[in-house]
Amino acid sequence: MESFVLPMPKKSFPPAAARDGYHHGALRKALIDASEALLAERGLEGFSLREVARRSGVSPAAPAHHFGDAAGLLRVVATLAFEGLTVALEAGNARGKGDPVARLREQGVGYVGFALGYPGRFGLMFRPDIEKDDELERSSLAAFAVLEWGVRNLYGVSASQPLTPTQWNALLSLWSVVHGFAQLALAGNFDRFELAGGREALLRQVLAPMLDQHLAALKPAATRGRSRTKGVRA
Amino acid sequence: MESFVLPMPKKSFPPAAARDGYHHGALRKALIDASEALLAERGLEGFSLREVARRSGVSPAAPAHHFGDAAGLLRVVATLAFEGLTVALEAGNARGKGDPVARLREQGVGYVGFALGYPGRFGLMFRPDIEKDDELERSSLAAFAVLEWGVRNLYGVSASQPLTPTQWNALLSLWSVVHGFAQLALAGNFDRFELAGGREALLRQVLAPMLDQHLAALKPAATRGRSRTKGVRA
DNA sequence: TGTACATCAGTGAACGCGCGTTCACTGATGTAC
DNA sequence: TGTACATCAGTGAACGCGCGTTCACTGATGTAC
Repeated sequence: MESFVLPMPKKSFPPAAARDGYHHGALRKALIDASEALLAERGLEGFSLREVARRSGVSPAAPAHHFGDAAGLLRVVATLAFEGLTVALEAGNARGKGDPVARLREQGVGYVGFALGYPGRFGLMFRPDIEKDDELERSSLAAFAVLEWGVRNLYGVSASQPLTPTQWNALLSLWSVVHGFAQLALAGNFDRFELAGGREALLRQVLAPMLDQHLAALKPAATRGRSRTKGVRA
Repeated sequence: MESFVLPMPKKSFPPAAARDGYHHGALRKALIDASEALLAERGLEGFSLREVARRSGVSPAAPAHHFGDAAGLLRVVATLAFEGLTVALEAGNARGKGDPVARLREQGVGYVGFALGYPGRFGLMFRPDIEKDDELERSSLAAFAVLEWGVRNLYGVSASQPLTPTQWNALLSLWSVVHGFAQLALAGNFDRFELAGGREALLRQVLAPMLDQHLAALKPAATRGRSRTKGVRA
């Protein structure tokens, strides 16, 4: 499909990606990226559609063609954010190899790492005032499902069995602890630690040991006394 | 100081509290209350000084006499919020009587109860973008100190001794778990539980058992094997 | 006890600003024949 | 391969709005003598 040697195209030769009289080429993506950057810088109350358009080099009316209105754009950003969180959780799960505790610890590291790495996205995801459409609902449930799978795996509970109250508690407290840690870290409450390694050190020197300590408590009989049942699924 | 029987004041007799040609009487408090209500309803990005003035029945320029500008008002609200949180934590601590674990559990219940009871205040307290003055700094440290005292009490560590890494982890994870629980609850992520008792049930049927489970893990040698040392500080 | 005066706590009109959204439009791209 | 036309993705000017803050002002309250 690519002309490879002789005849140069007669007219302009800006590579398709960089052209700009064109239409824009990738305005949709540019608007999403600009939204995330703006949210990260100023939070939701500093967000404005006009500023997003400005940063994308486009007139204030342009975003309407892609997202309808401001709420539509934010809904798409939130949906992509949950998809990103799901990827981060699954990567953590894989990092933990076969060990159910390590899997959950790494999911937690993935959760907080996502929050610190994409504060703009993360700040948007858990807003009560953003009204969900089907896609957003689905993507948020998908992220939660990864966590739930990890807890089922820890206790050897198959997907068809209900969780016991104790197991529910474990799921909730794990979710709460990583969510709270992320929020507190983003709010600057851990700045006093002044860790040399920055973000990575916060995850590995503070969060990971804390989660290990937390998780050690949650697997009471699962790995201590009797041998564990085989992991659910796979 | 109060005239107690005979002579009625000659002119108008609205009781001082309800007068309104007066000056207003308690505008400062009215503005703070209105701010909290507005924050609870619409969050920080829905907050406006004019709306606060409107709800207080006063012209848009009036708040400037008491707080300088909008940031000044919010700073005062945040300071009061931390003072309220401190009271809630201390009340929890007292509810736990002599038992260090119960004290921390009740502190946690107090923390989340405060957040759910005053979402306007709570949402404001952990904003990175609010610049602190001395009073705000002091009030936030005071709240944290109550939590820290509870953890020291759990491990029998006096105020002059440093905490070990494990003890630090316990403090951090406790703070994270209650903070995250509160945030998730406020964001509506626990709505699916549809508890009959509402807020109280969420605290007592979900949060409290979860914290007990969590705390049981954090006091490894402290209460299980050897007898605990006497609590630090009375 | 009166009086003069300073200060305090409010009014209300006005400012300039950035916002979301609308509107008629235009030029580039894609498609049917 | 050309041509006619529809559609798509943008422009830029304009709208009405609510905002924070300023300004000169006013009337009530507190204080000195």
